Amino acid sequence: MSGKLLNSEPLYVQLRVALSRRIASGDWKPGETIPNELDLAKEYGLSAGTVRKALDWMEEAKLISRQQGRGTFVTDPASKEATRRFNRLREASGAILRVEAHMIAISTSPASKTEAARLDMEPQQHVTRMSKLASAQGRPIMFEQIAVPTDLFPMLAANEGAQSPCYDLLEFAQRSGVLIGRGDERISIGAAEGEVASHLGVTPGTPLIVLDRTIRTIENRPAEWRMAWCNLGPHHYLAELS
Amino acid sequence: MSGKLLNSEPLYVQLRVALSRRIASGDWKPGETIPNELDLAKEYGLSAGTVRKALDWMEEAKLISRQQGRGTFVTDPASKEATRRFNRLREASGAILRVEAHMIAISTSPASKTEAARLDMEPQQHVTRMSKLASAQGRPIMFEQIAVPTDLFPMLAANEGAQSPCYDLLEFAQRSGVLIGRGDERISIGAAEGEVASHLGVTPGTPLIVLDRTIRTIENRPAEWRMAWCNLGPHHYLAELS
DNA sequence: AAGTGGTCTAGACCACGCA
DNA sequence: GCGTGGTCTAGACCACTTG
Repeated sequence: MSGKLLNSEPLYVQLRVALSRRIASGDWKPGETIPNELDLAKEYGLSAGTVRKALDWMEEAKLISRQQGRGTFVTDPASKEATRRFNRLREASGAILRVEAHMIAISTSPASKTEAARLDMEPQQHVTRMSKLASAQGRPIMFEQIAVPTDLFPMLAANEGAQSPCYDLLEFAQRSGVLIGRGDERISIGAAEGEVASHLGVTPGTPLIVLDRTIRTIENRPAEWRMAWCNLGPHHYLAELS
Repeated sequence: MSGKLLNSEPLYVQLRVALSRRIASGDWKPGETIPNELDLAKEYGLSAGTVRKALDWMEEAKLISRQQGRGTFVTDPASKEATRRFNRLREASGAILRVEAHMIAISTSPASKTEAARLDMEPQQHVTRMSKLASAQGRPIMFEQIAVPTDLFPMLAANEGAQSPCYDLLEFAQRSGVLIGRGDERISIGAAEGEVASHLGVTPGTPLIVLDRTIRTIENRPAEWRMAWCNLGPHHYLAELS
């Protein structure tokens, strides 16, 4: 009984923002149902159709999933589906490539010029950096360098010393009340050098696929910048076109 | 005054199929407007809301574009936007990489095993094959081998001998009444060899990005299979994640 | 049988483009 | 000022899941 929808945006936009915040804040927990469409309509003083349109968008943004006859559920970032959301690596058969990742290093300090540019931050603001190595069937596949704005994920910096489990964007985003939206990835070829070559166990000069990825929040703020060097072997990267 | 919508699919699905056919058949030409929402509703005996939902999908599928106050337009496959739809190559700056392509060869014969598998055809059916070379700023960038089901694009095979302008999927699809939907692209690394190396002007063994792409019709039938070998230089491939 | 999301209707009014 | 698409409403009925 408390929805305030006042400004000039369409009501369904205001509503989806309001509902998204309630998910981000933990008001509705992952895996739980949210109130049904009629109850939401009553609560916010809207018609069912308007609520429906807001939920359509949230479903498209993967914040919720709806099942006829059962209800509307908050997407669980720890679920298998969600984990695969940004994993575009595939086996030759087309099957999703399951990788095991482990953390190599983590640190926090002011953003470099490049990091500030990629993460749309002021240079004096802090970023938390991580290195990870991902393996498939015991073979190192991908070396990753990740940078995130520290203010978005305070838990990460706080955990720095601890026996942190491997960083996963979607998991930390959920725990920090950050809602993840879309991203893009620049793909090119590079040669293995130094640290990258040694972690991947290849001779310097070996050609690698280089991934340069930025993922944004649903408000379109950059939430993660990652550079990854991949020695895919028989595997490949799958891009979808529409 | 003639819409027949009878079967058990939702009306908005039947309607979008019906309207899509009218576009494919040339009933409404690219760049032209289609009747307004109220007129379509009357013609098919539906409510405006149902028509709207069908048009939403068609807009999402890039068959039409809507402009408030002006009308609803059939997407022109020859337009700049459409041409860029499946072009994921970008300059270092992020700008779309404009390439000039020219045809190297074209022929038609029964599908190979691989082609039949990729294009979901029977092996005895015919495919039309083309080779293209794409250049940017005069430098060869990408060598392409394309295969399409001949029955989908009869004009292509008919034009074989002629001074054919460079093949463009979207253009031929329009002329053949085929509506293009989505696609996917497998990305990996390969080494330049033989014909590929010579066309690209690189020494054999040079690492290249290999693109293996299938594009489907809106009915999800494969319409084009392409293998492309890219010597991108400072450029890159841009994938979008959602 | 009760409760959920999914479809469909018939209207009203608003925002925009154009003559 | 008129015609277009965009938003919003209030209600009906259907399809599916669960107890």
